[in-house]
Amino acid sequence: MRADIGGFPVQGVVLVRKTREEAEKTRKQIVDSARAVFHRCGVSRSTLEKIAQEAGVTRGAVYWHFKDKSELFFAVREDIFAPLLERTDSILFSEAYADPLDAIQASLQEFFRVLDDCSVVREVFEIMILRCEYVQEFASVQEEVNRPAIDFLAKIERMYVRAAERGTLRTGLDPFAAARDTWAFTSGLLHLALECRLEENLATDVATLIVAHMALRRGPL
Amino acid sequence: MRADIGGFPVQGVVLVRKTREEAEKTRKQIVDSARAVFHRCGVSRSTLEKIAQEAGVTRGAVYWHFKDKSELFFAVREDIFAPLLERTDSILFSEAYADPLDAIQASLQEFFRVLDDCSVVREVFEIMILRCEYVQEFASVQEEVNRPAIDFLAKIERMYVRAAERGTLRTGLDPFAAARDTWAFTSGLLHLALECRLEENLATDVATLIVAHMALRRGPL
DNA sequence: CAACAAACATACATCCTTGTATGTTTATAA
DNA sequence: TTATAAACATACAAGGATGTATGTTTGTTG
Repeated sequence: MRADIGGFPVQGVVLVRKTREEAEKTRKQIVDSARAVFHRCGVSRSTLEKIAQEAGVTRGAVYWHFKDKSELFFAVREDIFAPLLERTDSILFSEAYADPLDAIQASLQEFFRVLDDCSVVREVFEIMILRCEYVQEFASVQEEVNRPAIDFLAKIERMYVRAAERGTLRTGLDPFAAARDTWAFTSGLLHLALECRLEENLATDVATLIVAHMALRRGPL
Repeated sequence: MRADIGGFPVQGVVLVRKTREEAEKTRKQIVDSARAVFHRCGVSRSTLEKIAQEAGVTRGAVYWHFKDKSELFFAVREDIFAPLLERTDSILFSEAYADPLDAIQASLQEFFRVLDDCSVVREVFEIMILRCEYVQEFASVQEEVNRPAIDFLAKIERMYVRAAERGTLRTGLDPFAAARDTWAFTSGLLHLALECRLEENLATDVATLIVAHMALRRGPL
């Protein structure tokens, strides 16, 4: 039996035991396909058969790399979340900004810029917010999914406290109250941007919305 | 064949052709059961069999009252949404408040108070936000689901404009920018309240969060 | 009082989906 | 060079879920 025809691997032929890097490539292919199928069909209607087919493999390959669908889901999420979080955090805690409020603003703008520019990032957020049901085995996944949101509150609280210390926060403003307000604002902006599909309307305005939001709490006045 | 035993209706016996009000009662029973099962299992894993069983009827009854699952979903939503929207709108547009900002604040607080007090309301929101995948036949449902959010923006824009006219809005604040900020804030608050399950922590603080949010845009200063 | 239709229950056929068990190559270590 | 196990493909069993078709009562209308 030939393992490939014209250089293209085909199914229906057993050709296995690839090198480790080949296996890694297959794994990544499965994760990418899972993202596409999750986004197109929703998580629950995404069968492992569809995902395997889109990846050009069989369910056997999927079951080899992942225990079940929820583990695949987690991999899809990590693949995108980890680098994004690292990026926004590095801005938020950058020493380049004299005013902590500038760091918050830049970090938020970068987040929504990536969300707007990078389709795979947007796909993952749409999957997690609009195309996944958090029950049963996914109930535990939800906690992981929400952890960044919880952490985000703690982070901007620290920044707002710092801003208060440096006197750039409007006088009379409680930094913790300000942090919670920004927290809700950011979450809402994310959800509305995904849910309402405001095309160019909101997309271009998000930056100015963020500027306006931050301007309200800049001091000392 | 007896239609009931000891006053309790039983299955396995055909007893049908009830009066119209009896039929309405079973319909409502099905909607209530659907809400419970949707909330427990998620929409996609909620089979019509489970829903029928919980309602004490068979799938035949469900198919008689509703075309399919998505129509049932819509009924569950309307059952709760309509009265809630009417309630918050009546506060928002009430003549009792001299300051439009007070009306906005009261309306928001009432919304979150109901969300906190009324478990069925909370269940419906949790179903729609955390336990439903908006794809395929539910993609069209999503538009209906998001319409209140869109409408809400238009409503508070009007109120903020009114506040600007009456001079209760902080000078220099664009009413439309303020409206969008409050819009995102509200959406985020709703999502975070449901997602992060902040128990007593956030629940009691929501009211103060709203007050703090509105205080930032009260003028004239 | 007879016919009709509302309001369901039952039964049937079909199609997926998942999990696991079992092949089958081939890189790699001994 | 041979044995082992990685990296898959194939096959099998079983359990649902949906939609529809068809029964079966009984309130209601003429």
